[in-house]
Order: sequence, then C-alpha cells, then structure tokens
Amino acid sequence: MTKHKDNKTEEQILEAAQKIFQAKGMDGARMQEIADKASINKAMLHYYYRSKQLLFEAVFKKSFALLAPQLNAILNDDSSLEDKIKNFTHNYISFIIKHPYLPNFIIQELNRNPEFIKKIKKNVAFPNINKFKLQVQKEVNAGNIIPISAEQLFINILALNIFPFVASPLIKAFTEVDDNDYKSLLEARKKEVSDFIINAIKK
Amino acid sequence: MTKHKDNKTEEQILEAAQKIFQAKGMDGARMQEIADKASINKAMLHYYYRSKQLLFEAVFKKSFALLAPQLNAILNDDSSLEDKIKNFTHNYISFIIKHPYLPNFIIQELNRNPEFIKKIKKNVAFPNINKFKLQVQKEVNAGNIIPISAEQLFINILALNIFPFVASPLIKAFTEVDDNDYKSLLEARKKEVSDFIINAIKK
DNA sequence: ATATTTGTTAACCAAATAGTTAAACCAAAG
DNA sequence: CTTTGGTTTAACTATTTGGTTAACAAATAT
Repeated sequence: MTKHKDNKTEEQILEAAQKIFQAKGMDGARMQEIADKASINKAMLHYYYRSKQLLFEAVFKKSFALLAPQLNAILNDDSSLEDKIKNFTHNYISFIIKHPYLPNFIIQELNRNPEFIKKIKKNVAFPNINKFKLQVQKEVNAGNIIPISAEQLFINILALNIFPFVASPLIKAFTEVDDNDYKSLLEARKKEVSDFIINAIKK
Repeated sequence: MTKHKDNKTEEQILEAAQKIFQAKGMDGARMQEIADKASINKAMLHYYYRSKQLLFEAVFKKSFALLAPQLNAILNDDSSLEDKIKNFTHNYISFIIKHPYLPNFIIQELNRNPEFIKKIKKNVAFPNINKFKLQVQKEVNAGNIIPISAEQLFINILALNIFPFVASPLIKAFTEVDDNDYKSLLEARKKEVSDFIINAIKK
C-alpha cells in the first residue's frame, strides 16, 4: 500500500504539471498555475509532491519514460537496419505529432541541468547503443553500406527525426510555410526521412 | 549622438547578459547575477536597458544576428549545391564549437515565445528560402539529384548540423561517450555530415 | 458511535526578485 | 572655481512565489 490511498488527485496534478512544465519549463512554470489547471488548492501540490523540484522530477521521469521506448526501437529491435530506419521514422514522427512538446522539453531541461541524466538512468529503463553498434559494424564489414560509425548514424537518425519538432519556429520562419503546410511537411517526412537515410548509407 | 556618451559599460552589460541568458534562459536568469558578472550595480542594468525584457531582447537580437549569416550561406550563396553543403557543414560546425550555447538558446526562446520571431524579422537581416528553392529545383529537373523539395533538404541540412549541439546531453547519455570523445565526434562530423547529405541526394 | 487517519482548504510567511529613488560622484565645459 | 550633465551607488519598495500551518472535512478503523 502506498502513502496515499486515492490516486485520482495525484494523477490530476501530474497531468496538469506535465502540461505546464512542458510548455514553460521548470523556471517558467508556476505552482499556482499548475494548481489552477488541476482545479485544486496549491497546498495539495505540496501535500502530494512535497516541492516544485520533486513534482518536476516526477513529470520529467514520466515524459522520459515515454520517449525512451521509442529510441529503443532503433537500438534494440531485432529487425534489419533498413526496416529499423523505415519503422522508426514512421513511428516516431507519428508519436511526436501526438506529443509535440515532448522532445523540446526533454532536451531543454537536460541542457539546463546535464547532471539530471544520472538520476534518470537509475529510475527509467535506459537503452544503450551496444547492440546497434554490432549491427552497424556487421553491415559495414559485409559491404552492404558505406563505412559509418554506429554513433554517427544514430545521431543522424535522431537529428533528422527530432530536429523538425524542436526547431519548428525557426524553420517556419526561414521556409515561410504556415502551420498547416508545416504539418503536411512533417507528415511527408515519415517517408522522406527514411528514404534519405537509406540512400545516404547505400554504397 | 545617442543617449549615452560612453558605451563601455553598456557593452560590458550586454556581454554578461549574453552569457547568463544563454546559459539559463530568460526565466532562469537573474538580473543580480548579470550585474555581478558585469561587475556593476544592478541599477545600471535598468539605467541602460530599462527592463529585463528589453535587455533580453537586445541579447537575443545580437545572438540571432550572429546565427543568421551562417544560414545565409546555404540560402543565398552563389556556389554549387555540393560546394554549399560541404562549406556550410564545415563552417557551421566550426562556428558553433566557438558558440556552443547559441543554437540551443535561440531555439529554446523561440519555442517559449514563437511570436518573437516577428519582432526579429523587423530588426535583423533575415534570409529566406527563395533562391535556394530555385537552385534545388534546377538540380532536380536536370536529373543531377533525386527528387526532393528545397524545404525538406534545408531541414535535413540544418537538422544534421545543429541537432548534435542542441541535444548533446541526450546523445551523450545514449551513446555513452564522454565529453572528449564527443568533441572528436563533432569534429569528425565536419566531413561526415556533408558526405552523408551528398550521398543521400545522389541518384 | 467514536477515534483516528487521510484529504482539502484558506490564510499566512519568508525569501527572492524586478524595478525605483535619491543622493553622491566625476569629468568636462563655462 | 563652479556649474552642468551623464554615470554610479546603496538603500528601498512592491510584488511574486514556493512553501507552511492550522483548522476543518471526509473517510476508515476500532
């Protein structure tokens, strides 16, 4: 049995906090605003989560736990490299369209406090690159793809998939597309990006 | 003649503010901390820049004015597409190694307040994609590269170059490389990225 | 029924923080 | 030397904000 019998309020708080923190970041978020969004008294936030810092950490962990399995699809899936790239780009872009604040939130808060990643590693299932590394090396040695390190390829895959969501205001400004066109553009990337990557590593 | 005769202090403030704002963002920065870093009294900040908001905007504009010409090298240079990609990736990565906080700062603050881009457009030379669009279309029509829209190619180029700097804590965690190895990795990308892109758009 | 634990609220508190004020300072012009 | 103008400082203010407290309500156990 946990400390609190009823988790309805607790859940309500976490959802409200997630929205506010993701939109405004740790520093920009206000406890009062979170309480308002959760339709409860501010004291309740402290009753359930003790401090802003702990509430934030709960939100961050939950968000990270949502993202990590997505990346796991590249790093630890058993499919072929080409299938992985195709599936990942398709799935990831669909996933982020549903959670548009997520990547920016995680990236931003990790930059604010890079030490934080250590705390997360202890609490959340954390994929690593080892298996993917073997897979890439094998493909390179077999001569199926150009010589490339698993790290660089991994960065490229993440970059092409995540960046358009993180930098959307910047890109919109330079390309002069409106919100609707940008949406179509992202939709098109489900295929564009995997073609681009596969072509790039083909001999 | 401007309002202030001596701009030494003004410049000192701007430099200190740039460091603090880039490291902590608008919400995380403290006026007192900026004053301390500039080795002056807090009242001076207000004497020269009136408010935190205006000081922030001065810093943002200055930062953006540093970044914009870099992007201009893709959008409005006269060189061939292949040269552009080679030069840009090489130059941009060198540039950012010198200003590591810059891309994250700009992206973060634009996300916090997307309206802000309008204010910038009025004050800073703002490249647009039109010329680049013609160039890409020409190359596609001539059959020199695979069919791709200028917007998607532009996004891909930016993504591959900028993302590794914006998401470094995340990438470091997943790839399990330390700070030194990550530096080498970025250095290697000066060539890796342009090869990757050129290979990707080759028929 | 009654005692006890858990959940909720309004009012309060102390610290932090952006911004102000008024006086002092100081160099250059008269 | 004195006046004048911008510059600089210390002290102050008003407000915001994270967090606390004590009373109260509702549920649960005895």
